[in-house]
Amino acid sequence: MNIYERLHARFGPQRWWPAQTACEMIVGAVLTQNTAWSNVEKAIAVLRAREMLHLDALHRVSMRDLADAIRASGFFNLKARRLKALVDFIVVRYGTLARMFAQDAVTLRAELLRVNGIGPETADSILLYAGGVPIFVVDAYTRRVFLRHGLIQEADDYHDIQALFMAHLTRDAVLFNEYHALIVRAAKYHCKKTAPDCATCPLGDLPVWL
DNA sequence: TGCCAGGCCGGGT
DNA sequence: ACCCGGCATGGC
Repeated sequence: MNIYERLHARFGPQRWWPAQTACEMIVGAVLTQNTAWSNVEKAIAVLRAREMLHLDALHRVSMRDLADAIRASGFFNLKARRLKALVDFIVVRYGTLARMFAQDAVTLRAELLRVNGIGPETADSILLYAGGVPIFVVDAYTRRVFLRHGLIQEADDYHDIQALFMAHLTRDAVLFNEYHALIVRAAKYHCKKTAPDCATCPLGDLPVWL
């Protein structure tokens, strides 16, 4: 059994991203930057209650009202600007999310990375979880877990790690989706809370690739 | 009570 | 090319 199969056997399908719409997913991707998901949920609940969970609403709302709505997610002034920058880009360049995702993925990724506040993880999360593009998302958990298991090096950057996964896995958006979600699931709730000493590591003692 | 959370940017060496 | 401070709330 490879790592993915072990994680899947242990934790089952995760069904990420936890969002009802593509717009909500994109909002979550920005708000969760270096932030606990529980705080992001509160901010999204406020946005929903204020009927701001739509591209056009987010496009029109003032920076101050947006910052006020997302207060609970932390860094709210910064994130209001970043969210605005992203929404403005989408509305101006493509009009709708469906039209945006019709764009070639390589081109779109480069465009997203040019938006202020959108880095590799946020861009890839949007591509994979909102767009269904088969690209592997790397985050702090992925890095920590695979470093600990000796599968990557300290010096490896985001794209090194991403390239490693993508070189060993089938290019499948459903697989990448589940795999990333399982890594987060295992790191957050198993390694950290249930078994902080890693006594019953879900990856097993001898990790096997693919 | 302090530490941390699903990053990213900008300014300094 | 690195390195680092800043950004801020809520949960444990």
